[in-house]
Amino acid sequence: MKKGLAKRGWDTSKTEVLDQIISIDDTRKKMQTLSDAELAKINTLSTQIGDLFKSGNRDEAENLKQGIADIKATNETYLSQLKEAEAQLEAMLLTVPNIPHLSVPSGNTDADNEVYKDWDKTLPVVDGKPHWDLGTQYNILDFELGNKITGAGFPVFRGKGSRLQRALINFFLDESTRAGYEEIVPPLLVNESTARATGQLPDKDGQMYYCERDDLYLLPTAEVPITNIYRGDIVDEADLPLKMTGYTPCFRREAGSYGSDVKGLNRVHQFDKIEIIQVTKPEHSYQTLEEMLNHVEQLLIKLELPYRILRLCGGDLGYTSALTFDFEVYAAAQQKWLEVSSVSNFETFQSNRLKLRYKDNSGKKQLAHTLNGSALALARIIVALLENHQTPEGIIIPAALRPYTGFDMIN
RNA sequence: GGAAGAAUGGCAGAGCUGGUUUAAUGCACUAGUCUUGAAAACUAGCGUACGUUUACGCGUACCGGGGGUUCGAAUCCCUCUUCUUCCGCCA
Repeated sequence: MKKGLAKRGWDTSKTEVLDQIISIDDTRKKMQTLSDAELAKINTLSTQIGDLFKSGNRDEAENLKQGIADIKATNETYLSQLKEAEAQLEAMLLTVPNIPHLSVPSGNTDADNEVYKDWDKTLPVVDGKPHWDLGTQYNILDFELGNKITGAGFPVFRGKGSRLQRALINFFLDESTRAGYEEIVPPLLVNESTARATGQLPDKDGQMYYCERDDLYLLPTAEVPITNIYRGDIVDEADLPLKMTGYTPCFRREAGSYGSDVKGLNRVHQFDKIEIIQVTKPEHSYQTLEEMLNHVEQLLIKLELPYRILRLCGGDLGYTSALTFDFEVYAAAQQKWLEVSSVSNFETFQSNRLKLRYKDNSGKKQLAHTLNGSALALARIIVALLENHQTPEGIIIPAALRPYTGFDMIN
């Protein structure tokens, strides 16, 4: 564990917490045993008192009652220590991120990410406009209007831009369904338990929009409600893998972002995303990860966009993930790579919080593995479609998308 | 938003005037007997978590969540959540 966490930049001063956790857990166990023994005494005595009352032996019953007060007092001290240990344990465990997979490279920033699969053709050279200019030119995208209605980072799509968005949603959902995923329409607001189970809380507390009056969070990703469908469940081994997909808007505060990263559609507070989610047996999860990578890759090929796949280094890896591959798409006018998908294996990190288990053939209960990936995130796909497929006559829609848009060019 | 009622094991459903309930019973499920095979019948088993034990097992907690009263709570009290019915509002 310590070696794995070192990839996230955890030095010995931080991994010390693991030893503390083990020691506090020992205390917890001890207090549990002691408290159980006291409670057992009370149970035995209570039964005796009941019998004595029935046989009319009131005095002796009153005698026994005296002793119970002492037992209770003793139990109280055990119980308070038990509760304290449990509280400390929970607080400490929440500070420990997932242990990176063996293949995760060391490193602190995105510069240390490994290019897992590079774009093997030459990158397109476009002597054209960035998407924010194209959006205005064809009247499909309006940032000013979004500022007026809501604020920065909430763009308005209109006309063919709006239609393109709807086309992409339907295209991605159809592709997921064809690959065997069950389509889900989840709630867009979730409660605290749900956000905690998939690991957004406490890690991403400041990044989610929060409705104080009702104590609910706006989704940062469909992963949250959809993975939580099976929270607390024990599923049959025969039902695995569970495959689900869903389209939702995603809301992210993106506190602390600035500069060219947030220009145009590059980083917005509300965007649409189609997510694919799987629950698998532990021994199959890395094979499943490959399968999901392949699914996402096929989408980008069908959209005729230049892409590359990165294996995230320890420092860039999400808090909850054991292994993550990012897909980046090339925005030709900005000459920038933009992340459009993140495909991760969480192993048991989420299922442990979810209490999502399966019963194997011998009847034993085991934690399942959970995985998810974007297939795909819309806003940046639109960036790439506009910038890469622009011509002097207009923006060409890829063939795979035309049945969904109903037009083959934006002009 | 207002009023009344309800929440029990995979499902149905007793218990709810506090102490042989270690939660009855039925269905479903699993194994066995019987049968050429199946069905039926019969027999047995059948929840979760934590702790403990080499192991068989044992202890504790859990009857929507949390708290309280009591020697003892599924049962009494408080509170929250959800559901049902009625009223109000409304796509």
